[in-house]
Amino acid sequence: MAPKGLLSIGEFSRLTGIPRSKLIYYDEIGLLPAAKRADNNYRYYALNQILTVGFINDLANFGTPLKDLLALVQHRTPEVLLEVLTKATEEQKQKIAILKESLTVMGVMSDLMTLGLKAGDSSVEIVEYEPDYIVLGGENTHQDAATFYPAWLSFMNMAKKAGININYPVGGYFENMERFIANPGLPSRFYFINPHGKDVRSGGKWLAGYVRGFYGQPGDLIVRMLDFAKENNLELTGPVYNTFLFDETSTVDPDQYLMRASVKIAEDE
Amino acid sequence: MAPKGLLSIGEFSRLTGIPRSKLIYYDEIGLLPAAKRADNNYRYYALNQILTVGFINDLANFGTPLKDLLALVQHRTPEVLLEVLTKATEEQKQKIAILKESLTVMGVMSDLMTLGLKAGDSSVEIVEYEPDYIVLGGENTHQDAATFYPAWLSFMNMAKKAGININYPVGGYFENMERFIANPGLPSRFYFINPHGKDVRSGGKWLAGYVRGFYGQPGDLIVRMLDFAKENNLELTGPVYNTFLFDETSTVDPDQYLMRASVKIAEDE
DNA sequence: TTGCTCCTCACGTCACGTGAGGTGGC
DNA sequence: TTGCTCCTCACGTCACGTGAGGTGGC
Repeated sequence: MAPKGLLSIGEFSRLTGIPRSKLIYYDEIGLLPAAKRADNNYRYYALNQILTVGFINDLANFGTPLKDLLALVQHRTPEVLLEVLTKATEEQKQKIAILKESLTVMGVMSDLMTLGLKAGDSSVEIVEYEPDYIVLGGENTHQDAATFYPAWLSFMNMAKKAGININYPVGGYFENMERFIANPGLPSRFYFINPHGKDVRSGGKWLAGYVRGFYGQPGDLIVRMLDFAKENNLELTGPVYNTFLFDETSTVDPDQYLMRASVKIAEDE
Repeated sequence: MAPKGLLSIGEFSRLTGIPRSKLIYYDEIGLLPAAKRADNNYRYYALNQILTVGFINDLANFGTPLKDLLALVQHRTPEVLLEVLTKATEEQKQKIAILKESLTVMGVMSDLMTLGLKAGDSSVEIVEYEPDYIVLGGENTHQDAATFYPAWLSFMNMAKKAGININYPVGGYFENMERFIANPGLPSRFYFINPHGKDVRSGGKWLAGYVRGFYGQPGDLIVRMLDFAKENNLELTGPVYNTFLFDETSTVDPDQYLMRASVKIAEDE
């Protein structure tokens, strides 16, 4: 039987949701000694240790090393604890913001994959886009086809330098269809598909074409899009946005990457 | 010199913010093999690996075991990845909610300590309270002084069963001053100081008294409060809320815990 | 020649988790 | 006697981090 008002390690573990092994470890290193040891060495915990183990556990989850926490609890005063909690709270809010950014990136990836699963491999179609937020890079200074990678790299380095989150999917931008036709492997700009971006890919009617294959290999995509435009009497005004719906994140075989090219259609008035 | 379009491990590490040792480890276990190995065994990474290492890192931070991630990347398809990301996103939102609850608990603790640092040890004062949210427990069935701990424990167990977060600071409640005077060591109810609570400690004029010492040891607090009330011609209508501003979380010596008793003052009309 | 970056072991570490073998009260 | 909870080692493990000692191009 537990001494009056005390809890066995099992009871304390169930009440707090903290694993028994963790409590034993915290006891061993002196971080949270059991309130009492019985003659048979059974550990007993007091109710007021719930708050203590709670904030220890929280701070540990927030990344504070246990040896720092040990120093804290051994010399804790309201002043010191207040300072530690204030600092931890600030840091944790930062971390939550970063976690949310990660969730946003994953959301963008999911959206792209969902579009890819709905699209036919070699289809061409007319779609209504909502305005979409992006982060558009500057004009590429490298201008021959062989410099696709250096151009991309320079875009990434510029973005990094500017403090932009480079974890969002990257797409290729062309001012118009002529530019895309002339050099389909080298976009004139790159952009991040980032809902928090301040640039906009305008809404309205777009012609979207899909093609399987690695970067810079549009295959017969351009022919298909031009044929579709002619048959349907569409005027393609540009710009063109190339986005990979399937890429190395989701697809093992590079030949199975899936690109979507979207070109703006002139609207009748 | 790096091969065309590839990054050395140092460049890749700086660009992504992921430590070199982590990249080497991920390479070793096959989770993220370098895109190329040079003749001298130097690792080189491709730009499109930024997205991959990003989501691997994110999922790892979210708690996914690396062996699960290894299985994922080796058999990744858009369908599977979409499912994984959707599930991870849901779980992560739950975790963020829990983290935020922890931050709220810390905020409450900080508020209490701040009040404690401002208060004189043995002072009695009139204060204006804003309405405050709490989670008020049921009437204690244990009714003699010796059963303080069992009453508290039963409150905690009931709360746990009801799915209430038990990590918030606990206070003692008395219907009125007479009840507090008769048995200062045993509140008639307990409550959690929880801003998300649906119960309310009403606002208005309260008499607050402070005392150092362990649970259930009000010392001369009651005398001081009654004297102050008589001198200032105050009618104390109750209820009484006892809150520990300093407790074992912030104070090593139990004799230095700091309690605040607040009793509602009858308002003139 | 000096600096810088890269390499491969081997070992350390942080915070636990997991048995194995045994005790002790209803 | 059976179940249940507790104990103490000892060892394992997960995800890296940290040198030590050496290479290789400007």
